[in-house]
Amino acid sequence: MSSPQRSSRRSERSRRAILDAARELVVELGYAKVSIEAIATRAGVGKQTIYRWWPSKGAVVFEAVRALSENTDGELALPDTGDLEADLKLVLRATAAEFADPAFDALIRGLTTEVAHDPELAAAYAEHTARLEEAKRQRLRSGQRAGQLSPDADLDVALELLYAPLFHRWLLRTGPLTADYADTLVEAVLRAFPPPASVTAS
Amino acid sequence: MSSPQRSSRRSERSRRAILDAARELVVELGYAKVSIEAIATRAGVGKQTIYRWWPSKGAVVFEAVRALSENTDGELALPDTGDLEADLKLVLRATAAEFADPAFDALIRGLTTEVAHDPELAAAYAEHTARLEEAKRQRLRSGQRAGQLSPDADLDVALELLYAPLFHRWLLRTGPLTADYADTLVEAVLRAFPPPASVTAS
Amino acid sequence: MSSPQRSSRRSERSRRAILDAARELVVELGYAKVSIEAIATRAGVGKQTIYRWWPSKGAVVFEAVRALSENTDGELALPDTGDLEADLKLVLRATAAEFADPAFDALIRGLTTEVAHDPELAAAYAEHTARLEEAKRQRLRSGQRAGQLSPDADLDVALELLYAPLFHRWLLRTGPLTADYADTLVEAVLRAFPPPASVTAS
Amino acid sequence: MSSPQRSSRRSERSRRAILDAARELVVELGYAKVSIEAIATRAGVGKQTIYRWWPSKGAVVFEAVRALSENTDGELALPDTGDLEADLKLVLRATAAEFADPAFDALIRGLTTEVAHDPELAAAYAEHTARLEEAKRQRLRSGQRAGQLSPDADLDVALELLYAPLFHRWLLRTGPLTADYADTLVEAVLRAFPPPASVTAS
DNA sequence: TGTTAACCGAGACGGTACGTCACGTCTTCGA
DNA sequence: TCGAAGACGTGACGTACCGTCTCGGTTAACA
Repeated sequence: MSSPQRSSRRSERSRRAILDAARELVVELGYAKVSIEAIATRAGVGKQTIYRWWPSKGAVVFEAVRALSENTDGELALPDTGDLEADLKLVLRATAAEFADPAFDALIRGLTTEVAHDPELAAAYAEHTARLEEAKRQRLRSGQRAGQLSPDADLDVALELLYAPLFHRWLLRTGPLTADYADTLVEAVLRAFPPPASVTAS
Repeated sequence: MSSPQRSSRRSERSRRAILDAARELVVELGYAKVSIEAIATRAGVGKQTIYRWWPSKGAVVFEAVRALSENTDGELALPDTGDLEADLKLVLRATAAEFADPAFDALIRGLTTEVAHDPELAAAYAEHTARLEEAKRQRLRSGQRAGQLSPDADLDVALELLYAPLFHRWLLRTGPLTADYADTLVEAVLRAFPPPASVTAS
Repeated sequence: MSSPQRSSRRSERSRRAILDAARELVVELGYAKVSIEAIATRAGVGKQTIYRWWPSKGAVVFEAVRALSENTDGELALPDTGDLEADLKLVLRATAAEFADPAFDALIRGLTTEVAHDPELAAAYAEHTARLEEAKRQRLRSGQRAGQLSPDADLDVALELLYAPLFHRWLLRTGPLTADYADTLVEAVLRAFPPPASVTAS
Repeated sequence: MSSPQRSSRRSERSRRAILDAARELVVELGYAKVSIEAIATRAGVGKQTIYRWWPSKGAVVFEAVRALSENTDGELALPDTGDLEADLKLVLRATAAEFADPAFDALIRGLTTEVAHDPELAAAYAEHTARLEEAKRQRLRSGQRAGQLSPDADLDVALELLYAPLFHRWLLRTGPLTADYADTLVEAVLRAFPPPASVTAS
């Protein structure tokens, strides 16, 4: 509806070539070894065409990553089978699997460290992940309504407890990202925010 | 007795000057804008003297950071007042405060992102943090013995659940690092690994 | 019409600044102590701009020297008063005087030793001196026609006999480069290639 | 009688190793690419041992070259068969042949350009060649006495006329150094300084 | 014959310059 | 008239050597 507006003059062909080249090069060489010049050369584009539309290498790679996830765009609802524990395990296992994919790793690792240093890029990144975060919160709220999670739970904290350990292990490579580990995290967090003892349980 | 061995020929004066210069420059300019040349110039040292002893900028900054913490060397035991919750809150609040210190932030942020990209540096970093990790585990074990933590708790996972959310908020600046937040994390993790119901609690 | 063609993109301003800086620095410091970096700095130019267009310091200095002599470009005819001996003495005395000029000495000495080591540069140098060599041969030929030089004389050898001793004295500083010395050489070479005894001389 | 005196402490073994290494490296790599460090390494010697005894790379190579010619030491008399022209041709042909030897070329070319830039080295070089020069002058004097050369000839100029063209061709590679060329030079110089018409020649 | 000082190898040191790479800006030219 | 092509000034890279300066370990003169 709105986003592909951009400038009327802008060459869509060049834009795609740049994003593709950026993504490929990051996967091939790792984020740090990719230069704007290399992206321009690979894309068959002048350097100025990159500088005209993006402020930094991080911004290009960020958009390249976002372009990937825009295919799976509309449907951001997480699975809701009624079993919160099962659903969360599914999601967290999927996240762990994503981190294990070398191509995804190269892209997202470079982007993450860039985000850690560049507040402006961090803002764009936050905006990008906001919808996904909200979807996760929704699933937790649904679990609260179903009596599977404490109604007092701070959902942001709960999400951080689920995601941050995975992220930490991945970023610093301090441990394996197995399905078991994902399950362990989900179980621990659910224990941390237990629903009130049910009256009907007698 | 052992660690200050190094090479007999090495100039301790130059080594200190380099580490000091590196630390100062990272705090002043931020990790990314510090160059080996600038470190060498500030330290009054030839570039080769840096390249001779360190493989990368990351390694220099890493050692500069380590040199800082080597003052508080021997005593790595965490507080153990008998109250696990209070002790953990103390430690986690201190960690949060550390992250809030701009000088520490600049140093450790650059180092962290470097560690994320350089497995060799990661290994050195892991070795450096191993003792602290073990001290934390010891405190949890002590809590288990005191009946304040589940004897079945996976202590590594417990530690990750305590530390990783703090780390994640700090690195990506996704939320404030308050004492309250530290307390919240401690409470959640203790709930996640509750001791068995005591018979004497009647 | 042709020579200032070069690349359409090339900055003439930078080119001139580089050649001027090179010439000045060689005269000030001597060829050996001049560095590409110093030329670039003096010229207010990036090092890459030098490396882009010249393969070596020698090539830069060579072009700087050539640029000097391109002012006195078109007229390469040597004096031809009809008196070969007088004309040659004039030329050789001028050459000796040139060698005695400190600025010329510094430039040409460095260039000469570079030419001695770099065959590629030597080729460029040979091409540059070819026209002057030909002009000298022409003057000798004119002398032969005038009956002032043996018609059988190998003109290249004659030129070498005139020029090489001067060059040798200059390069290795084995003797003074006086006008008398120039005259002595001319007289000796003319004796070495005497015209046939004139029939009209009786 | 005197030269192997040196310092009592000096290691003759190191001295020889350094001169040999220097000579080998110049032949292998060319003068310009040889460094003091490489000589020290090849010789299995500390850098300081070189700097202790020689002021410059040029001085080392100079002594290496001199050490070569010290084998053929005592006998510096040139051939004197009574036929000046034949004797000079022999000598000049030998000189041309020497220049054509690649090992000699590499050594002497580097040394020559160094001499051209370093007056102190030039003095040492001049001293070294003085005896040979004198021997050449002696042969010319002998030729004068034998009525094969003008008694008024300036012998230094005559020698320069013989040697300089060869040297010039060799240094700048402007022509072939053939036996014919050597002969041509000798003949020309003898024509330039003819003996007085003999009264007995009628 | 034992002492001791110069010389030795080794190589770290503060430096300078190398030649290359990439930065981000600016200019030219062809489609 | 836009964009590819790429030259420009800048600055950092990591390497090679410079000439100086310790280090211990021989080693040879002399006490």
